[in-house]
Amino acid sequence: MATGRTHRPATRSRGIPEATVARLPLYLRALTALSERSVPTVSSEELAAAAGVNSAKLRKDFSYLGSYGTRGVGYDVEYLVYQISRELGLTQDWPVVIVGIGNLGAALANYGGFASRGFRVAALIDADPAMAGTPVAGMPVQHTDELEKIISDNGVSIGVISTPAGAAQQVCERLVAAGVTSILNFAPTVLSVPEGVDVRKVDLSIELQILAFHEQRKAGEDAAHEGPVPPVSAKQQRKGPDGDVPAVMPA
Amino acid sequence: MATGRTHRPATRSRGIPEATVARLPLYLRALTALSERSVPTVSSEELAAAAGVNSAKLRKDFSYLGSYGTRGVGYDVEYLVYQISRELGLTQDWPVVIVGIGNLGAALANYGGFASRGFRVAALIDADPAMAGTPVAGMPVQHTDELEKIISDNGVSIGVISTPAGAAQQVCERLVAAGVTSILNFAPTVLSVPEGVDVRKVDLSIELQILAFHEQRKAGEDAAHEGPVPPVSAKQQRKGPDGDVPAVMPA
DNA sequence: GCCTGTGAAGACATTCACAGCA
DNA sequence: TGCTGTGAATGTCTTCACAGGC
Repeated sequence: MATGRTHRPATRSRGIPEATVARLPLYLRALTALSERSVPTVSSEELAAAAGVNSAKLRKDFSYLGSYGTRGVGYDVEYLVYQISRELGLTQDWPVVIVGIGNLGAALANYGGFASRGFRVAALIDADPAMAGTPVAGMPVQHTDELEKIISDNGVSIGVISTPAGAAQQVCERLVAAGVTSILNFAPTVLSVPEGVDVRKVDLSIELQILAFHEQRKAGEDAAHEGPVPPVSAKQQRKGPDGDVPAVMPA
Repeated sequence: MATGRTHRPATRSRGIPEATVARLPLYLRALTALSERSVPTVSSEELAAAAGVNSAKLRKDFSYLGSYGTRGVGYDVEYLVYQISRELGLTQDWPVVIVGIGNLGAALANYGGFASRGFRVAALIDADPAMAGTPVAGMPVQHTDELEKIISDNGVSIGVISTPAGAAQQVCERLVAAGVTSILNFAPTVLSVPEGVDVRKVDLSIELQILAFHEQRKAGEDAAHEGPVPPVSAKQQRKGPDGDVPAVMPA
């Protein structure tokens, strides 16, 4: 995962549920692939399969955008690509700065998925003076001192933070002060931002931890051989010293 | 965001809601920081602030794990670190392989957050023979031919895919065939896996698109402008009851 | 008095199932 | 006939608010 909005009471962003917004990019990707293969129309069933969701959900999602399908036929691929792009705001160009050009920042700078979606990397910024001028992804790295100027000169409203955790909050504050109102944070720390600024986070290790949780559970399953059986075991009342019931068993 | 399980009908793996599981790593990170500062106990209010959630939610989350707090006092930091670690399966060692050692793979290999959480990078694998032997993060890159052997020799059950999209599904199949049952996918593609295999995905551009959606809304209540006109492609009339002029205008 | 633990209420999200239209 | 669009039902998550133990 990688998720996490900050503030913004809930949904309401104009009637489109947040969960739906989060899936639109997924649909868009699947549709773009179909478009490249010159597929003219697609049914909710097919598109849902390509996007990895179920078809009722997809239809409901699209219904929030309007009635863009044709009963008995399906959806026009090109038309839907356009509508979703517009809804997501991808028909305009979004200049983005990436702050913190380590391995991850370089990976982001090189990532093709940005440019193809309306995002333009306006600058790469790093605090290390030794990096200044070094080209990364065909673009010279600029020093943090230039941050404010870069943002205002380019009208940047979206910033990506890929610095070490310790530097993230400070970078965040400078970005916000300079006019950035949306931040994608890769640093493993919670950013605090003023009202009106959106933060989303991607934490590489959190995803692995969630997988580990499920993995652990799989490993323990042969013991009990499932079944609607003896459950509960309990209101968990393990309190006391760390003692008891170590992990493995469903308890 | 970046999220997304595959299959697993729904939810609740043992009584702990999926949404709660996804937050445990967050709490763990906050608690670890407190632990390093030798803070002995913490209230739900304080910990919630540090983790960026609200306190009722945090208490509810913890209540699924058991009764680990003390009324009138709060939670014992060390004890809670242990309990959450155990719940997540981090008290054991998880060997992990990373397939696809480009910028992103290298960033992952160098990422300190793994080792400190019970994940051990067992091998770095890449399809490019020219990379074989090259050290990345102090570890030689191995060729894809070795994939099956590496997995079985190391008892790897978690794989990370950071290859280009085109290679991901095939890599995924080889991982699964070799015994991997949890996959973290960074490639922008939907993986299909057999029942029993968990997939989580992180898509860098999806997060940006979600930010763009909200950003667009902030900037534009000026409604009618929008230069580009719908791409031809379809004469498709947007029909619909109220069906015209969907997006842009808030109703 | 203070802070946890938790029923109950409410908000949100997903899924079902079918009416309605091409 | 086939597939969309959508109310209604169901399921999940969050928040409230307060009982209960320290």
